[in-house]
Amino acid sequence: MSSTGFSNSALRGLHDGLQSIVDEIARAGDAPGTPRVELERPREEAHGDFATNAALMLAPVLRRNPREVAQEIADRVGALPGVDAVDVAGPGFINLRLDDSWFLETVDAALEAGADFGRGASNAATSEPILLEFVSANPTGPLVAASARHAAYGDALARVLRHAGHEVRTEFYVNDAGRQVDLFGESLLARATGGQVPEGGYEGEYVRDLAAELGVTAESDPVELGQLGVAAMIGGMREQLDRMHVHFDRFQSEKALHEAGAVVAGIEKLAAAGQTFDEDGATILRTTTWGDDRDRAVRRANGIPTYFAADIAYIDDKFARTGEAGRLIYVLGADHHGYIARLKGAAQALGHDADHLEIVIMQMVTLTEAGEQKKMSKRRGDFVTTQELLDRIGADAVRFWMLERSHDQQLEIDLDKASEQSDDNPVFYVQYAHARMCSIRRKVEDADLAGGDSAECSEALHDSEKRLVKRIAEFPLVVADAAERRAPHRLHHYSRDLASDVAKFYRDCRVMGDGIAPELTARRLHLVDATRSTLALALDLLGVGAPDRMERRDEA
RNA sequence: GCGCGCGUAGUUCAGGGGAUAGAACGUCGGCUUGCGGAGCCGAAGGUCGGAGGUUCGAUUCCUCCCGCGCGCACCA
Repeated sequence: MSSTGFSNSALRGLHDGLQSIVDEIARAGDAPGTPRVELERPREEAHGDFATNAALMLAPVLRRNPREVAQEIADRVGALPGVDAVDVAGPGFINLRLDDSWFLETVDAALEAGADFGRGASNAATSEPILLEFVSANPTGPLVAASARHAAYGDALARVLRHAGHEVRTEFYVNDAGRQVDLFGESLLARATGGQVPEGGYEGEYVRDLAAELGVTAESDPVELGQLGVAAMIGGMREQLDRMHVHFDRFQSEKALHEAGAVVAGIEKLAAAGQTFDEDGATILRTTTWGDDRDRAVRRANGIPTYFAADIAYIDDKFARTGEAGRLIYVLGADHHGYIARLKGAAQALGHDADHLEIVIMQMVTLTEAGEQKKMSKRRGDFVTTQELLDRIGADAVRFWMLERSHDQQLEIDLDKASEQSDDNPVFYVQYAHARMCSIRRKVEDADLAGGDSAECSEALHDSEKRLVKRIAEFPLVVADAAERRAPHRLHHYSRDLASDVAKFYRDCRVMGDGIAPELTARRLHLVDATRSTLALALDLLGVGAPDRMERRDEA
């Protein structure tokens, strides 16, 4: 039995208890197997604190009526610790109502776990060494706004995967080799000397600015300029990534792979393994063997390795560093989906397990301004940069915004709204909830009211307290889910839901002051602390700050 | 043409084999004694692109169609 992601959570005990009951009933009924049951929050709060589909899953394997099976499970679930009431509803749902002790224990558990709450929540008992590559933007221009999405996503995914128990290293692949670099150098020269930008070259305004900065003259060597230009662009990218608090463990230079002989070695390795053939003097890799549409050139007829050959060398290098048990994750743009088959093919041709090479395709970011969609062309120099986005709305808002949607969904950003409404960005709502929790603790301490004994508190929990606790209890599940599905946006939504629960708690439950007994203050302060800690964790996994206090918003 | 992704509220999108499909923004109507109102409560708004199929049950899985986006180099 693999219990999914309940670590550090009082939900785990409940789930384990439920699962053993189901297992026993399955065994007693000579069922061919036992289903893995789920515990979830019912849509309707009136249905209970948690619900399970156990009977709906178990009934088919027992070939019995779901309601009847539900009743049998329900009769036994009632005896589990923490369960206050059980009832069967609808087609066979089992709704659970938990007692106050369960809620209080859940708060304590979250508080005790602190920054480790939900850690190791992945159900993959085997923690994998993961090498996560993202952004890898072409260094022939500044970081465009779309790359900010890759940066926010990749970095958040790394954080989530680490929290879920994996060992993650992040990499940025620098395409600092090949014709595009020479073209960049030639473009710099042309822009500086009033010449014609070459076919396929770079025309953006930034090219002119950079040429001036580099002091380009008619005598400059375009090849050298290309290298200098790339170095400058990488420097600028790192600056912006830094502002976003995105740091890579490694920047892997493509040029370095060539210079180390790894690219040629890779081609020879494939040739020796009989994976290539010759065509008009070029060397072609049989990627179709592994499901690719067509075979791919790795060395041109003129003897120069292709870009793909460097990719291959890089794959081999990555596996050498992670070991064969490692997992390579690539975050690529939607315009790269054609790479999936060839990269996996290359991995297999090299003798690696293609299942350990995983590609996440990030859909496009579309930017609109004044009701018009912005064109995003790096070659023409027509684009919005990450720098501009950061200047307009700041790192926290950019990251939170970019992580609102699933990676397989296109993301639309209205630049006018993004700047005008930066104050209304949902990130502030969440940060405010965190700051408010901090503020309450400060107030209680200032008033010297923190000395009560919560164990002495006999007041029943308010629904708004329970709601908050249930949300906290779900956190480990959300982390596990986000990690397994490579979906950090789930934490974005979680943080907003938690903040919303905070607002309701704040409305309904006073922590201190008139008529609030010291024991109740203590009990609620526990919850405030656990909430603050969980909120801070969720924000941290998104790479967003959790301030102790917010700047007071000015009256308009 | 082939391939990949996506069609869910006015808009931008969550969700996902099961109980009345959710949020934000926008619209409309309410809420001042108090720990910070960047808030709270309510209303209107949906044949989950269309047609079949699998299933006790499909918005979710499968097939086809339509629409949108993106790819199909001995470029990088």
